[in-house]
Amino acid sequence: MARAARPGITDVAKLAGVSLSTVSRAMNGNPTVDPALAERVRAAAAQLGYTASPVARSLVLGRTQTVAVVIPDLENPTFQAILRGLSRAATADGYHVLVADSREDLDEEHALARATRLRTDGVILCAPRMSEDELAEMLPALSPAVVVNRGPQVGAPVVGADYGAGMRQILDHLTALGHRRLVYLAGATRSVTHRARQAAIAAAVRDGEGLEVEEITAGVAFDSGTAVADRVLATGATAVIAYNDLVAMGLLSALTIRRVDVPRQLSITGFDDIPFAAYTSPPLTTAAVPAVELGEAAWAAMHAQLTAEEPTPMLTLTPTLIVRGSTAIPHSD
Amino acid sequence: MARAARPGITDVAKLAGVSLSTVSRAMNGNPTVDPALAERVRAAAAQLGYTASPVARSLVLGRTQTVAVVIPDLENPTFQAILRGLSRAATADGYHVLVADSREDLDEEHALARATRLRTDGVILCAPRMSEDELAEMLPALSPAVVVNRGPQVGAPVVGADYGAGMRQILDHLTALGHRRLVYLAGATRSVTHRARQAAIAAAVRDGEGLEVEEITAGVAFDSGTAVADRVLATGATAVIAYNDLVAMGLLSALTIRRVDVPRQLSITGFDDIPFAAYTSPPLTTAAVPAVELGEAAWAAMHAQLTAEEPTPMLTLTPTLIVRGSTAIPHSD
DNA sequence: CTCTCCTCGCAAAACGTTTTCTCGTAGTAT
DNA sequence: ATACTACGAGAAAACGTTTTGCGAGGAGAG
Repeated sequence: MARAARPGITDVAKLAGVSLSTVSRAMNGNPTVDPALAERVRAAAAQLGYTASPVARSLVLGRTQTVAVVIPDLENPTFQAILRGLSRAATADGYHVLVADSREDLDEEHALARATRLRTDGVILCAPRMSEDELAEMLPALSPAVVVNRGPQVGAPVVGADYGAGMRQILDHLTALGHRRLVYLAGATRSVTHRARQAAIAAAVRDGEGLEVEEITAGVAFDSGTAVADRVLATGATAVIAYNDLVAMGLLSALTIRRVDVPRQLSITGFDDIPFAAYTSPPLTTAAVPAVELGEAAWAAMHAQLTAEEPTPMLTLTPTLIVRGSTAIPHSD
Repeated sequence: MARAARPGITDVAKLAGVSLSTVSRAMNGNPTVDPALAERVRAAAAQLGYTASPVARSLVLGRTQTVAVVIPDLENPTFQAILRGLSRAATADGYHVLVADSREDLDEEHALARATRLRTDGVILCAPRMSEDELAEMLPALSPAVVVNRGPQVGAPVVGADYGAGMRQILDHLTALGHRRLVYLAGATRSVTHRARQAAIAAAVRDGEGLEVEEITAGVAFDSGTAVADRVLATGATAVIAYNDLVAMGLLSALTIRRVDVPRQLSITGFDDIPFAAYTSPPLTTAAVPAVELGEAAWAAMHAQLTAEEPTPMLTLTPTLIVRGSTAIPHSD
């Protein structure tokens, strides 16, 4: 029978000929331990291949060095980028990341947030689908928490992108080109990011002379874009603002099949600047949401709470307009 | 001073008027406890909002209900898909997933695997970059572990895609179309998946009459494809087999700029069938690697080990050829 | 009426650490 | 030489559960 059990702190203590308290102190760099002794302990630990059990450590310390990220859909490129930025930033600070995919299910989102919080030091809610009220009610139990891409919240720092500003840039770009009749392909109509876009459009219509924007409810996925192609064409608009790049790409694909010339007959803009937005033909003009930076900022906000620094109340990153080939001066029939 | 502390098992015991052992038994569905009493305990727990501390539970039970996934690059669509399939399958079985991005760094990969294993019940190594020897040496310490997309291993079940079979399908497709002079754009030249492709090519060249395949080392990213465009054209080949979809898309993009007609002048194939492979123009002919299923299979293999079922020694999924618009009969000058 | 089995309470050990408290010893100052 | 200080290290408590052993009480069966 070989001893398969992982060595414990007592084994190290025995080998080094000291008490187990001393081992703990030595391993944690406690300065009250004699350097020579500490070295002897470390040598013994190394010889045994000892590493303190994180679980036992977590129990007594009350912290797990782990945070949870709850995401509505792991398939969404934006969430993937947020997760990537978050994960790498957290790892750099010596933290681990628990990822939970709620699959757009509200109950699941609730359950996952609660469940993961119990085994972590905090949870980052990524664009939570739950209502404002539910969120406000749940937040205290989750604290410390960080909310990404939602409106201002009480009880948790919020980091997000300014979708209104992004939309304004798109509108400015389009109107500067000379477009007056636009279509807005709405996506998640209950989301805050949709309302921000809508408000920006409303403001532009109010201020701009002769600007018309027709709203068509599409969806958030590629297929949503292909599905509304004919309706879009029927409007006679010269440019269409898609809810996001996926929808824009879907629309673009459907229009290519219909032999509609983009951008000469119709300009199209996306939103997000997902990895492949640059590689469509024509490449997509879009408002780039700094998703990776969003993830990093979310981690920074969480880290600040965990280390009891002054909390970041709210941080908003501004998307940048990226003009590519899918927009141009409107055609003059 | 409000009591902010989470209720403990003793609080529930006190409220329900039973001993703390009974609470534990009741909460864990131990059949030796009277159903009525169990219900009373559960009611008390619900009233207090009690949930057993997973950390304390993990310590005594010796399991965390969590597994770790170590991934070389969270930006890679294939790994994202594997993570997604894995995460959802694990969640369905009541497990949590710790994700670690090694950023293609070998030392980091080692460190992360070891570190995450300590706080989880097992680790899934996703296409580990470390050498065969290092892997074999590390695996015992990680057990239970699952390896994804590597050659057969001792000490851990392996799930993976049959890249050789995928390559054979591509070659068959291309030769059936009439192509004889091909270029293979090699990617990660040290990887097992590369060698599998190479072997399939070598076999085809040996068997096929008049088949020539020139190998050019490119890379694994979009830019690698754009970079070798001129060299590819200089070969005079009629079809090019890219290492993966990313490289194929990069090449396609560069060729479009050079006004090379794909597929009429040059056929291109990818590998993986990443989400956007269907949306390039022309859409990409590729060998679809069932990445989500790979993730699910990896979880199944892990779950089997955790529940002491008969372990899955090795599972190989076969890619399916997806013929789209980027391949055609070679042009006859 | 007694025997037995079932249910439950109680107490305590165990999981593997960190941390507080306490004590012994060595060094320093008088 | 003695007393006081300071420092290093050991013993024990604590973290919040699960689990085991044992005993008590009640109910049902013979």
